[in-house]
Amino acid sequence: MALPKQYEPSEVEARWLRVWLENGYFHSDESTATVPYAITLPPPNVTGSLHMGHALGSTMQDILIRWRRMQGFNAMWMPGTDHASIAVHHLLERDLKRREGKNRFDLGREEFLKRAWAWREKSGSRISEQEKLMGFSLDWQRERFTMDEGSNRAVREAFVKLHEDGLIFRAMRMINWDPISETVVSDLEVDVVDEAGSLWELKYPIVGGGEIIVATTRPETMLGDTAVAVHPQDERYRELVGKEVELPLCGRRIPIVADSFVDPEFGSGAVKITPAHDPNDYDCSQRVGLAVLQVIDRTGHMCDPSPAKYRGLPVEQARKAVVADLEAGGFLGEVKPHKVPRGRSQRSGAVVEPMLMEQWFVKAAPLAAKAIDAVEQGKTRFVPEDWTKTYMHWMQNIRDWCISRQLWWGHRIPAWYCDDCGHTMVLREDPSSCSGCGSSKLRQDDDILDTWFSSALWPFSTLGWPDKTRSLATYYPNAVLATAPDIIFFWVARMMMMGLHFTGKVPFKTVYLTAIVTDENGDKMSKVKGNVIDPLDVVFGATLEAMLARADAENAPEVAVRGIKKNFAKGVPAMGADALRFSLAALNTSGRYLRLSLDRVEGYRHFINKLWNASRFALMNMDGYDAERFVSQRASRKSWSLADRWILSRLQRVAAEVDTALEAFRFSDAANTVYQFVWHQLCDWYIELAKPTLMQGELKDAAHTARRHIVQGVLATVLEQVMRLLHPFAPFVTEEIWQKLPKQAQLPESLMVTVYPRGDEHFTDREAEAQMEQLQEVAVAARMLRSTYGVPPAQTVEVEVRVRNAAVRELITEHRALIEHSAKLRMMLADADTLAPPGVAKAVVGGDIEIAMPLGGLIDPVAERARISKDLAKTDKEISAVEKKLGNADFLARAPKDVVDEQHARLAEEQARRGRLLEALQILGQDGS
RNA sequence: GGGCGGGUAGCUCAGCGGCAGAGCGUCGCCCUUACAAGGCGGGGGUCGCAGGUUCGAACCCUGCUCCGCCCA
Repeated sequence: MALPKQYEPSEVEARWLRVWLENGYFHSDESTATVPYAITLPPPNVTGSLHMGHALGSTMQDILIRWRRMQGFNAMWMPGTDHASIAVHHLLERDLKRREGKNRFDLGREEFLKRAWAWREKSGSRISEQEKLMGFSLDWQRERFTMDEGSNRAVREAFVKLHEDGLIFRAMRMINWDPISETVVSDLEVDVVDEAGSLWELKYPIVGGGEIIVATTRPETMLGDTAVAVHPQDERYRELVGKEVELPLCGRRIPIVADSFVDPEFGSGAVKITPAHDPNDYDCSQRVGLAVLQVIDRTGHMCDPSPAKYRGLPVEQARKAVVADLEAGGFLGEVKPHKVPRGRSQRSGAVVEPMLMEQWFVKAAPLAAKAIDAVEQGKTRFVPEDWTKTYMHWMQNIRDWCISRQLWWGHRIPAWYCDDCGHTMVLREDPSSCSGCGSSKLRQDDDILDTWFSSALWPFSTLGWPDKTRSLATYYPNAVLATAPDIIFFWVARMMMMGLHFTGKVPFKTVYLTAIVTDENGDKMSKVKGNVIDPLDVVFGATLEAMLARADAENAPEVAVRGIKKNFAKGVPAMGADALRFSLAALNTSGRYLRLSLDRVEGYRHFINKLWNASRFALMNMDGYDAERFVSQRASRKSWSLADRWILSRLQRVAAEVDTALEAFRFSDAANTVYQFVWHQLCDWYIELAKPTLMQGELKDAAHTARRHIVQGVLATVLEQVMRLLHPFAPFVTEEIWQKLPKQAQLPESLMVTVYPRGDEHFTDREAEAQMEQLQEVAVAARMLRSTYGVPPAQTVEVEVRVRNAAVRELITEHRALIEHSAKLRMMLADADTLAPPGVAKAVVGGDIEIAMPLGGLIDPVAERARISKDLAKTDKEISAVEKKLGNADFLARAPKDVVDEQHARLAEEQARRGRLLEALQILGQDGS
């Protein structure tokens, strides 16, 4: 049962993953009688690969799921992917262009879809495979896709029902047009950033003489101008309202109108109105009654009503041409640099063109009202709760959601138009004739739905909705949805709206929002910056060469390559899935960002190795141990040492703290609590103290044999429980170790399905903890003296220990071996009244205990005096602070009694300590130095 | 313009009324047979600034300041 000296994650991880999958441990059955606990994984994009944000969110979900499963819940974690229309279009169209020089329209809808499905069959499972490698215990038998049969049916039903309810409608509105993808995108998919641009002044000649100056950041749109607007109260222009201007380059006349949306302070106070290409201008045109002229087409080129000269030019070129021509004609005024807010499509990066088009919309306000209510009533809560405000603010200011897309890969809108009578039908089943006129000349709407429409249904569509399935009854509402805060609007808000509308219930009871993972400098990871840490590189390791080769295959820009060379000069060392998972948990505090650095992950890899070696040590010393016998006698704690009682008691406290932390989603507290315990209590103290008993070659006598058996049992018990506690965080290494630990026969075959510890009051022992702490302080003080005076670690040194308090003296006497072992001492308990001779180094522990280490010539009296004086100064400071408190009548009168008592006790201790330190100084004085 | 969050050790962050903490880094000593991916020990702080509340403030309140994010 011995373990290798160093932990090798890759072999262990692959082996246990196989076993878990083969045994179906990840599967949850709705017929199980235990209480359900369900989480739906926010479906990653099918074109994507696992990035650090996924790794973080999913690790937290897996911790919850594994923890609840071990607590006996019927834990179900639903996997799947979404179809990502725009991303798939990009991927395929890029490839199509490179290989065949064609675009999607050359290929045709049917052939394009055929290729999309072929792509998804071949490559669409990549991210799921990566999730497995991380050890995520998703219920793979339930894996779903947003374009599978069930999801298609749910989408169809939802669309038709919302249409019947009057919550989906088709209308002509100003929308965001992505000219690269050639589709509309929703408001949420546009990032508005201020970019450096210019403000051009254009001079429009007034019919009948004079000119009016308008300012614009987009001169090319003047080709579509249908008016000039001024503020009605603006004295400068009052007389011009009602007149017309001669629109340069176009040979058209357009009116000067008054509308109060114009800001008289901005520019000249007069603005050109281009209703077809600006939302404000469109609104104005509706109020005032102006023509709408579309001069930019779906591909971002100037089109028909604009003069022939500019037709077919892309917007940027048209701008240059228009400006040049205006200047030549004397129509150009001042040109100033100006920050221009510019909307860019999140997917394609294209500058989004506002366009007036007929599209399908979800009427969001009535849905939002229910979603607001549910949160106000506490049916769903946010953790951390700050995010409630963000959610509420968005919901309260919600705008209609544009859901149609001019793409092919997705759910086609179930609307049919009759060519004969113009009737529109929205139906669950495909129609064969028009319900208005009976004609069979029907045309289905060409557009598909926003991918997020199907995602919004995901928490219940994956459970069989619209059917009333047993799965739905069992797992809905989900317990938790965990995701990053930048997804609140895309997923959380829309899932809430749809869930409430269609099921009458919230989709999940808690929304847990993780931090956003950044690099160690706090910069968001981005492929362009070349600072992306790929989670699987961290798991398996990657050379710089491999990373650069991958960047090359993805056609990464030069900046990215430079970034990779700079950030990963030595590549990424292999850490193993457990170390990465544990790091993410330990670093995931309630802050908004998680700065991930490979150094930190390396630190936690060391922890995994520490755990491994502690277990290795235990297993090397388990000969003769009988788990059944130990466990049957365990509860009595008969003949247990102080250390035995202490470590078991500490373990219970740790288990209770982990339980509390996980209940509150405080993952870092949970991880760090166990880390502290394993490293600084179990390894630093218990195992060190166990060595004399465990490792003496031959058993001396029956008493030693019995003692050794208890130590073996305690160590095995603690490790076994630690493996359970850590299993949700680091599933692989804990399973590997757990399998090898000696334990009772009737335990389950896998750690995954054991019972999670909660802390057992029977084994808590406050007295043992307090006593142990006191002994540790003595040992640490002695070590400090050794270290200060450079006593070689191998040398046993004699010390005198004087204790004034009889109970403490007794404790130390009884456990002298413990102190002697841990600080390598030979200890003499001196009479309390004898003053230690000169030439000793001294330390005072608490108020009662003095340690004197006779070091003869080694002592430097000056340094020793300085050290003790410093200690004394600190003590004096404490005393005066406490005296000040206790001298305050208000404090005595108003502070709670236990706080006052505590201060009294503290004062007594500090004063006693002061006495010891003064004595020490006095004795130093006798050295004559 | 509106909103949200943050400023605590060199770095990253906990703590959110009662003795300022952790990890990493740093310094010194040690290859002690579980682990040098280790052990032992040390140093390191005007808790952003200014007021206020309180017996008591890193923590609560107000203002200021700097940084970040979201929405328009």
